[in-house]
Amino acid sequence: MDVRSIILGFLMGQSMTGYELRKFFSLSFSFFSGLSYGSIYPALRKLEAEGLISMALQVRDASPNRKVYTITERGREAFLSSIREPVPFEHQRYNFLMHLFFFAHLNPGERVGLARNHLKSVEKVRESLEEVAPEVEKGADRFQLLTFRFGLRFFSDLCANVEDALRALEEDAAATKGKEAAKARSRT
Amino acid sequence: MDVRSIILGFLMGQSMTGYELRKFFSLSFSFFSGLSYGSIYPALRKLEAEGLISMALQVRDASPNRKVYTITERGREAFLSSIREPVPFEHQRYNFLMHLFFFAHLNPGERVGLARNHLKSVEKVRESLEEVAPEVEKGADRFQLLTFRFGLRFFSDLCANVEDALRALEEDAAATKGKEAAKARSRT
DNA sequence: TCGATCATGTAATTGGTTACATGATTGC
DNA sequence: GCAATCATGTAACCAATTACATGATCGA
Repeated sequence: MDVRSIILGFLMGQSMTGYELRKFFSLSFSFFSGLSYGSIYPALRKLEAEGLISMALQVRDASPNRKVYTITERGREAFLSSIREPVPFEHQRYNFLMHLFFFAHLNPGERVGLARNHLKSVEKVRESLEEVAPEVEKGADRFQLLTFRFGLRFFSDLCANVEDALRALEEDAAATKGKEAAKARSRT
Repeated sequence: MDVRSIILGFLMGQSMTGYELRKFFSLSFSFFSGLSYGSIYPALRKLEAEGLISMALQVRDASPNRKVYTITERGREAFLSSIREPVPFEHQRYNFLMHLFFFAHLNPGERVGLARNHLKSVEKVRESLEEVAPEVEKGADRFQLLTFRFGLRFFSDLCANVEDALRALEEDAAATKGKEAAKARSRT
């Protein structure tokens, strides 16, 4: 699902400006990446040129002008046909796994450090997700709730997975240390 | 971690051709996307130009010539410093969740259909992962094993998550049907 | 007065993918 | 004889991000 369909999806519910779209998106989809203006504004222009959305300029003398976009009938059709498309799983790179794959080239301390660090960053995402939960759930329908809970569980699972990997690396490091200590003792 | 570091990582273990790199990658990282020649070959040229790898042309009269790449000392240093970089979690879009978010616009049957379909495609990935397990684990070191098991668990968790979402959608659909049946009865 | 928020946009860059182009060898 | 595998590469395209550019208003 690309920016275009996401924009159409939000406009199915209500008319909005590009600025508002971005806010909505960052909140609702805070467990994936946000959308930047650099992709939203060009997409809005294109969608308008294609007649899938229409624009109404709101001139205001106090605040900056706004361009309020509304989905058209053709836009609704386009959105519905895009959301009905099958959703194959698209695997994407997970950076930490790439690193882990090559961990043989690091020493035990470095491995544990990187894994711990990564765990923290995953936990941070989960926590921030839990933080915004009340606000997200306020305006959410049944399926948006389902989506959000899916996201929460996804991150809980991921944390547990990283934790276990970290534990394995820690045991490894402890064993190495133990061996070194034994070696040191045998030298005396 | 981009193509460059991945290539360097593989060449840390042994010298290889671009063709072999791709095979190695698709096998080892079959749970993320593969790498295409369109990204490997240009990367190899660039790495060579930068002196991080060196090339030896293997002329063979029977089979096509091969360009065997070997990592240089500078390449080893570059790889080590790249793998030591902290690995923040980068959230990426998960298409099915985007769809689920907008499921209110579909009817119950369509929702269940899409979810079921998606579950199948995730299960297929998990199964194919389990299939290649013996081959992957054969040549794998401790950390590559850890990586692989991480991947397996990631997909098991994901399947369970999708299954639960599907179950919720199915109950929903059943309830809707029930209501409609009741309505139909009340009309007679 | 200073930072946050509102509001819109462009240009350069990134990091790839897909399709195209070529051609020999090996096994069934 | 035909498909799969070995082997290398380019060109066009894609979908986004980052950084830049601008400027007003509002609250502490």
